[in-house]
Amino acid sequence: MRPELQILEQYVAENGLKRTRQRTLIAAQFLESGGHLSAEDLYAALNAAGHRVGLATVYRTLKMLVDAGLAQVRHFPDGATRYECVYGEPAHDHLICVECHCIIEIENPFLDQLYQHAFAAHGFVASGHRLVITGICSNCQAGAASN
Amino acid sequence: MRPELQILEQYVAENGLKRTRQRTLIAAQFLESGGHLSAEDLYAALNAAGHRVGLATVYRTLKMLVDAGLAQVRHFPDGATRYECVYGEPAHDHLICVECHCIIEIENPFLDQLYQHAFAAHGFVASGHRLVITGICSNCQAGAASN
DNA sequence: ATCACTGCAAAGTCTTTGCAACGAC
DNA sequence: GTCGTTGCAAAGACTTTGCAGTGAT
Repeated sequence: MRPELQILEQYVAENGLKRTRQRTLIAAQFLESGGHLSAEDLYAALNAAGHRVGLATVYRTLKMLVDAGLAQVRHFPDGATRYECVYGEPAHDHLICVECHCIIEIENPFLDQLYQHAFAAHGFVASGHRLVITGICSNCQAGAASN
Repeated sequence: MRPELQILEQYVAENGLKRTRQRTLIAAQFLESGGHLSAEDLYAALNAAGHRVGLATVYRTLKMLVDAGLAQVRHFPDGATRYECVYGEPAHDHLICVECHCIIEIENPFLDQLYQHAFAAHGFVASGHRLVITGICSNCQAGAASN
């Protein structure tokens, strides 16, 4: 079993919650897909797979995953809200292609310097961040050449 | 007159639009406040100042300002949508204090390197970005010490 | 048996749109 | 006078909540 699911079971147990079919399904699907999903996406994926769950339950479960420290909410520049896996993941940022809307994860080697800069310039003690870079992915550059 | 308002007039003229009381009011208030306002904020500010405008008009005008290149939409991590002045502004990023929710603008000296890194690592040609750093501002650090 | 969970539908928020009256040109 | 604009209210997208029935322990 995925270590994330164990964490979830522990969270459920410790909080007097219950281990239900829906929660397991939603969590499994979410983890499986690697995050970057909206509630609607998850709902569609589950129902397409023949698993009947209500949209409200998806929302509720995602919120629970956030509380359990397994997921995080992300508001993307297009205004969409997506959830992302955070368990054991190194902090990372996102490249978003304006052509195909794909999302690429990227590590930011300048983070520490950036945080230090924020402190040096404004006395701001950084604890987290969110970076999205928009542009054209390598695929779409290739595609554009042949269009 | 603010150069931004001239740009707006030019945009309006060039597109067969009309120069109305509401547009001028909304744009003036928006520019005055330096951006970082939600539509609702602007609406409230205008009505508090005794200027009667409809909320829908605020939304419509903000959209127009974006088209005119004077404003940009920002989706902040708390899920709020705010508009920001962009005319003649150097590209900048944001520090957001999790205590007092103040927003500090900051320049990012690592941008070029970051863009180059995105290209080197993923062949991604960056055209823009959005960075928000969360943490505690200097004021709140001081405040926390005395609480 | 208890008490949390689910699904649905209703209610909320935020934003956009339709429409008749209005105002700029 | 024409045609874009406004304000309102209705409609939409997305998310949350109330409630009665269901299911885990």
